[in-house]
Amino acid sequence: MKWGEELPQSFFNQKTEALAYALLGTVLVHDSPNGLTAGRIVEVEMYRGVLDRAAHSFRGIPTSRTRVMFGPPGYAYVYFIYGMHYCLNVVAAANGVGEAILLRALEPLEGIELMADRRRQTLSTPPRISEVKRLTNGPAKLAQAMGITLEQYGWSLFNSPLSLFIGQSPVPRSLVARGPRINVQYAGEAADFEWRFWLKGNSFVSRL
DNA sequence: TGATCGATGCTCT
DNA sequence: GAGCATCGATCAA
Repeated sequence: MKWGEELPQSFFNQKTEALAYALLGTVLVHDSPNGLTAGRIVEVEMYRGVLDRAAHSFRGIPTSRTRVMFGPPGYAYVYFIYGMHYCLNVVAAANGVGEAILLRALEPLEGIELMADRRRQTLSTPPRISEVKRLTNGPAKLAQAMGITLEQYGWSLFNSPLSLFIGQSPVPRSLVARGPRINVQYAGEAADFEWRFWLKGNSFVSRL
């Protein structure tokens, strides 16, 4: 497959921070009935359990929304937010723990017209770089562009229409920047945790 | 180019 | 009933 090798289930079985680093540079693919879209992951945030006030799993008890987050790693945790947006997470950590990695930005690789269609944007011919960036430079934008809704809740990210591929050799940590997460000011000391990771200098990230 | 604000409905208290 | 892991329009400069 042109995106590289599909990630095996065992890939997701590593510590959450290591998985956050490892996901950068991989390719998210959604082979949907409307067509295929793919993008390279360039920005993520990790959310952890009872020590992380910003995490949906903070209370330590699964709810109907967070059930998948507490399950085994390698599955899609999708949630609905602000009454109109969806966000996609990769479940991390062992069964019962409740950790996940939010995908915050992609670099579009294939299906750009379909992405624009889903985003209700019009592209110039040829598309301008600014138009391509705004398709996927935010968690809700990339979910919309990739056709992710609650329908994909709990889907596996291996052996699935929604899948992850190793798009290149792993990105060295020296090429990854980290800093505090976005929009979690309410989370007390957890607001300062440097749990957002992005590819240094990559212009497809949601914010500098 | 950046700051501000409204939309909109689910989730959990 | 309050708040939210956001986005896009609008307004100022």
